[in-house]
Amino acid sequence: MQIAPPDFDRMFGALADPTRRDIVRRAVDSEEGVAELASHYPMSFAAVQKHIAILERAGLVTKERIGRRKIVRTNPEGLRVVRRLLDRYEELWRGRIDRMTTLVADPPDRKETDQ
Amino acid sequence: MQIAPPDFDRMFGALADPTRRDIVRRAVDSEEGVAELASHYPMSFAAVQKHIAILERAGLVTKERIGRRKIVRTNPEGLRVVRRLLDRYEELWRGRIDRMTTLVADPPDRKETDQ
DNA sequence: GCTCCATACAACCATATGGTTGTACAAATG
DNA sequence: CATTTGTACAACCATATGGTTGTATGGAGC
Repeated sequence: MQIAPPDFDRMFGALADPTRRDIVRRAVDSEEGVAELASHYPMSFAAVQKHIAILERAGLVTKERIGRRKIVRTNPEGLRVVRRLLDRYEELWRGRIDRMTTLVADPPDRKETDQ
Repeated sequence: MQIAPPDFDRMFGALADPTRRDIVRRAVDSEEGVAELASHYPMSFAAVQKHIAILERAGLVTKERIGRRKIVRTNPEGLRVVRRLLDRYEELWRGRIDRMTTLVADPPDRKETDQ
């Protein structure tokens, strides 16, 4: 079996909705089924179900069948994948700063005429 | 003047597109104007311009007028705001683990009948 | 097996999104 | 001042998204 590469479009897209972020937050440490989760929001059961499906396809939550319910749980690894991308951007930023600092401290080809 | 509260819908929404993420990546350490950025992508200038406007409204890039160009730069503070939200979720997760561990190590009200 | 409860999914609708082309504005250059 | 270059924005179109209601499936309890 192949491990799926992270789908950042789906991941960020899933997080770009307040209801879905709230589901992620709740499902971190709750053991609620779809219906119980749905009861927190002012929309139909089916709407919440769709939100959960979107989070699931993005790899941000998992569902486990227990009896006739399906427990929704936040997938911490999914969150970490997203975070790591942002870390990479910040690393690029640090790299830029470092290069600028190096340039100032140790100019490779400086002439007197340089500003 | 009031500092705007972070708009996570816009932020995650902005990052949910490969072109926009690539613009963020490039603009971390480039000094390109809108047209120069646009030249990297197989779409019209106006389309890229819209992408940049979306990133700008989300607080993920800034534009600085230089001559007749506008330099697009990634805003590292915007990225950090997003990252911090993910950090908070991970903290919740750690909290859950801690509580579970505590429960096992030091059950507050244990009876022999407990599983 | 029938019924109830939790979940899933299809069909539909309004609006948002991502692309296009065309036009207008702003600053450097002749 | 006219031209060129870079940016902004409006109008338009196709498709995606977020919501609805209705129907179907699957497991627990009688």
